[in-house]
Amino acid sequence: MSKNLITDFTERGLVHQTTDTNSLHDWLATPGRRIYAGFDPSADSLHVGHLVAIILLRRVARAGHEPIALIGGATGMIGDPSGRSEERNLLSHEALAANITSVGNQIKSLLESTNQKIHIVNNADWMRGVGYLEFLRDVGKHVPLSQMLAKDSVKSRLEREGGLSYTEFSYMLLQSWDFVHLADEYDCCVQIGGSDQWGNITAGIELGRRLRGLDLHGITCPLLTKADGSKMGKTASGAVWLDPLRTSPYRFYQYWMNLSDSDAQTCLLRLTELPLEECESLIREQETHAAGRAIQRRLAEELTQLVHGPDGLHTAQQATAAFFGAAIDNLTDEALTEIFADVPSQQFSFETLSGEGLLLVEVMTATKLAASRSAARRTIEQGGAYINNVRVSDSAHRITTTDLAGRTALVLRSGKKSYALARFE
RNA sequence: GGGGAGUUUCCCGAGCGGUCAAAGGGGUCAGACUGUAAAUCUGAUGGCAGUGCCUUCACAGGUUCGAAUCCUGUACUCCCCA
Repeated sequence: MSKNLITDFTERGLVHQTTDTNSLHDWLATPGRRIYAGFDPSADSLHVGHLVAIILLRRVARAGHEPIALIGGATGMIGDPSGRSEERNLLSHEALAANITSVGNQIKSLLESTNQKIHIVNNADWMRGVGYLEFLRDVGKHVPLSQMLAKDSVKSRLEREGGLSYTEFSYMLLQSWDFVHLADEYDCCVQIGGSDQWGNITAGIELGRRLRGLDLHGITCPLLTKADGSKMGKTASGAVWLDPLRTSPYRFYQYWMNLSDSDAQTCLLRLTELPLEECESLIREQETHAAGRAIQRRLAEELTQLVHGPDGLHTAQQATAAFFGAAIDNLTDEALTEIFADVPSQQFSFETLSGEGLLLVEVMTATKLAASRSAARRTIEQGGAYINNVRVSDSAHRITTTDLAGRTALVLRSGKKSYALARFE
């Protein structure tokens, strides 16, 4: 990992804009440099969208530098207007405190495995004691309004109906001050972030120059988007989270498995730590041997391993093997429960199976596989319903004990990819 | 303050007294073809105990055998003139 960081980022398509490259190169030539990226504690978990920043910091570490992850405990009180079309709702102090803790833990575990020195800081720690008047005199005085107004994030919001509040407008000052503070305390001269952060980063650089005569730098990476223009990490049912309680390892794994070829290629380069040569050979393999889905599989493995560890990867792979395999038959309840741990499950009483049995439509709605009985009937009639991976085409089908895969459970499927486990006890 | 236009099912958008659960498109879901891809094609898309019943066309009333469609009032949105 002696390769220069900038070269490394560039090769992987991780660079969108940078400040003067020559001085960046020079500064980074010395190992052990400190580089920071910020994270907003706006939810209690990071999601796929944050992954790029995490990966950037990991690459920083692997290049022999020290990453600083800044958690915006102070800035989170305000809300960053960048890339936002509307004013944010303020979080309660309690919610914010909880988010800071859980996001901090996630970042820690994601960066720790680099075995490098890492720093996790919270800007509330240095902002808390700063008074308003003091801040206006020390910081605000040095920021020209014309520059603030010229930022895209501000301009676009001013042109909109809702405008933006003074509070969000001031956000930039706080982030600028963070950068200067980290330069003071940690000799951190580079800030990295998504391309939407360019305005905030350059504001910090400017402040450092005016206030201290510092030569600060910034690198932004392109925002991850899919070929169709939509945001990476968004599904119809919401964001793909890193917290296993919000998005199970299986779903997480499947998200990457389902990417289109071109999206998967970009992600392979930008989000994994596989050597460039290996990425290229995977891409070549995909071209000649598309059915293997080599890129998607490798991408899913790498990222699930990173985020959920070996155990999470194992269950995700097990579930995948069961789901996309043949009919499910003669499995013990223990095996079923373990494999389908990730999948929504629903309990029914065993008695419902006796006699006529229980309507399949009923079970499909109860497990949320279908939105209503009508929808369930439709799915069945169109050939999209499966019990234990065997298609059922009779919408009046009743489930009885003969349908069970194990002693007390069976697996329902709707369409290609949605599963649910029904247990009868 | 005055004048005009509008508010339809997830979204856009037709409808102008019965044949309207409401055209068309988008989205979504399912099927075919594939590679758990893309593109394409097909079907479905308010609910339910499914040739029927119930709830929906901003809200509240009214006219009518019958209203998303007509009238009155209320709320919100947009445009024009002051």
